[in-house]
Amino acid sequence: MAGKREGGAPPPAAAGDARPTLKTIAFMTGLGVTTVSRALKDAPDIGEDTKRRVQLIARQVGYRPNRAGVRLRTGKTNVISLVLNTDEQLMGFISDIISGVTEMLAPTPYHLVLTPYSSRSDPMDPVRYVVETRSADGIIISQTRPEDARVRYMSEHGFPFATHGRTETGIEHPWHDFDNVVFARLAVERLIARGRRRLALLAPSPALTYHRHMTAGFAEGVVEGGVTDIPFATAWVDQPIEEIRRQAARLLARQTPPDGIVCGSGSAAIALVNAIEESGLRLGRDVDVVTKQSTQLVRMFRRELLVVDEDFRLAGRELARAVLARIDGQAAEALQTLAVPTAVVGGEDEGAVAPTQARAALSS
Amino acid sequence: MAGKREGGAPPPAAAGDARPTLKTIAFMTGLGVTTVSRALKDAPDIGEDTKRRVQLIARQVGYRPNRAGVRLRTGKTNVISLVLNTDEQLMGFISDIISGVTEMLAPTPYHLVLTPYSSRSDPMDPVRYVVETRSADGIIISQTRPEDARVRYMSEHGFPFATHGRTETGIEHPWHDFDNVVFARLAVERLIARGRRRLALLAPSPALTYHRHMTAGFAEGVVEGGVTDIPFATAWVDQPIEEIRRQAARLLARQTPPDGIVCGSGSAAIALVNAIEESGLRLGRDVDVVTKQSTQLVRMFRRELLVVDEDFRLAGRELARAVLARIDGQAAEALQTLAVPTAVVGGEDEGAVAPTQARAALSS
DNA sequence: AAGTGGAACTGCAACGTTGCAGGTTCTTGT
DNA sequence: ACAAGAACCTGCAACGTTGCAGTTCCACTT
Repeated sequence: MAGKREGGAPPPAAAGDARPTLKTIAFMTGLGVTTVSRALKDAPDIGEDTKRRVQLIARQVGYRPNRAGVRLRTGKTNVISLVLNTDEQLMGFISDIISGVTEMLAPTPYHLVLTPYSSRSDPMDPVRYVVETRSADGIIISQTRPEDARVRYMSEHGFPFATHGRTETGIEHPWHDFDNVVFARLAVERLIARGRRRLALLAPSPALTYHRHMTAGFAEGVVEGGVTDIPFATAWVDQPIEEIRRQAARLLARQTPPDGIVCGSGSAAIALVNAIEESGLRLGRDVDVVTKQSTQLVRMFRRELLVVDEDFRLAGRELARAVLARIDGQAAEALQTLAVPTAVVGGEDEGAVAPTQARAALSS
Repeated sequence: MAGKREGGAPPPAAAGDARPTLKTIAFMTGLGVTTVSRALKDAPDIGEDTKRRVQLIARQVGYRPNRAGVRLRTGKTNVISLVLNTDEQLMGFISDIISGVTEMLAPTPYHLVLTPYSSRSDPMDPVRYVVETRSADGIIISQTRPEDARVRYMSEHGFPFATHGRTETGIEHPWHDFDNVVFARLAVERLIARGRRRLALLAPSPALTYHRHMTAGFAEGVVEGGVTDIPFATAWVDQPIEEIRRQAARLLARQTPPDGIVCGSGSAAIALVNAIEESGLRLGRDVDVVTKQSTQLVRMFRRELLVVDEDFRLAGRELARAVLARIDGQAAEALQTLAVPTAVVGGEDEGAVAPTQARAALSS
């Protein structure tokens, strides 16, 4: 078994600083390059002690497979691409997702590549680029639309991906989403419980899937509670903060302004409150606002704000988990998770425990 | 004169969906692979019309060099690694830097890879990993320390990098920094102009280089203005927000509390204001706070806050520009930029124009 | 003694690219 | 007419890895 053998090749470079390759280990062990390769991946046709010997030496010399070599040979990139719009920054939003994703990727050989696009260009471009050049093994996208062309494209090309937000394409794909129907219902119920009767909703852009969820939940709550829906369809949470402030000011100057507002994002809520106070109204007395928050800072802004926590870090983790599983060949249907909010924090039950989110698996 | 020549190789794969390589173009043009390669990089020993012909076809078929091939052959990765600490998120901080970096990289062939580390592990690990495995052409790091081991390491290994923040290693390296000396001086001057006489500073952790800058600027201002320095060395802006609030509450409960505070970060300022208001004091009447802000949201939080804008997006752009130039072989000394704040916004000159930052080149 | 079968190991080729060291024409000078 | 040189183009080899198709050797069967 494995007698020492002087290979024909000369010692691969001096002991220098060149990092070890399979060839180096092959030379050190007196084995062939192929054997070393197979021994390192624990192939069944390599002797047990040979494997141990090779693995020991590999560890000793700090061998790490050359990514370019693997990639060229196998096509496997060990890269996840996070595609995101970099010109609108929804506060800590992006960084939390990134944290979650990297946390999940840390113990794997995967790297995270950021693939940005600007609103001025086609959101499809970065996706097409990654798929065409096969520069990643999987993609994560956000800001999904009901008929999302990117989802269709990746799906048709059999490219693994996960989305932050659902679609209505009819395509089964991995996603993670926050339950905005429940959020809006909880928010409306809480406002009603606090005696509010004229409610408005500051929703996301109608182009995005979750616009529908939030407006549906809001509408349900309003109907069941028998209160008035004050239309506020001129502003969306993804608009510039100044614009939101202007629109909110106009809303509050109407003859019948709302006395309760449901708001889809923390930063929008800050603009909202600014407008409220400039209109001479007082938050918590004249108007209540329920908003989503992804950081405790929103609540620090005004103690009177009623908040529902959305955990983007969790989203990042779930999305990473989903793409990896998808790359691994798991069924898309099993990779869909929904974060369901359970309570509104602030207001009367101030003493109550701050609840966080539950995680539920759905089969769409 | 490029006569048509039927090469020995068979048509490389069917017309299928395989993406074109040099071989594909070589077959189409009837040229050799080497010629095509050289023609695409505009080498001098290739005929003008051949070059045009090759480039035309390459564009037609949407040729893109295979990154793994190039990387394996040349060692060039076309990757910039952004090394960051992912468990403390200073608001939009990170995402703004990322936006700036990606903006700068967009027109280049470079990809951005995020290389995270947690506070629990050695900050040196990710840097060592990237350098050892040569998985990027350049590195960007932040949170520099006076004697930064990472800077020393990369410098010794001749690895291109740029840092967000300076060091006191004596090593000439590319950096971008915000002038915290000037910031603190401006802040103190403004507080004095508003009649404040007992000033405190909420600075960054003493481990970081810019702690020295900020405390130095603060001290200068205090001495020149002949006012009192109220020591507040128990809290740093990079502590958890709740901890800052606690420490600030204690500060304000002292026999001689400050009537003016200079704060090194927007989110810390929010905690500060919370503590101020809970102590029964009023911002702008009993105490003034000057803080850095990287997003307009801080100012929306309390109109009474006095702010100095710090543009992290600019920082991202500068850092990217610096690493790229460094990779390109430019001297480190020429790649050092300082963003100097020019004014404090808010308070009496409310009507004045909000100034942004100037960019100055320094030779350390 | 010849044949079979399995365990353990091997070299070759290829992924796409580029540096290198030639080639092959054609033009120019003598 | 012929050497020298310019202008263009080319194979080959190698970067590090792995799939494939062997090869070697030994134990065991017939």
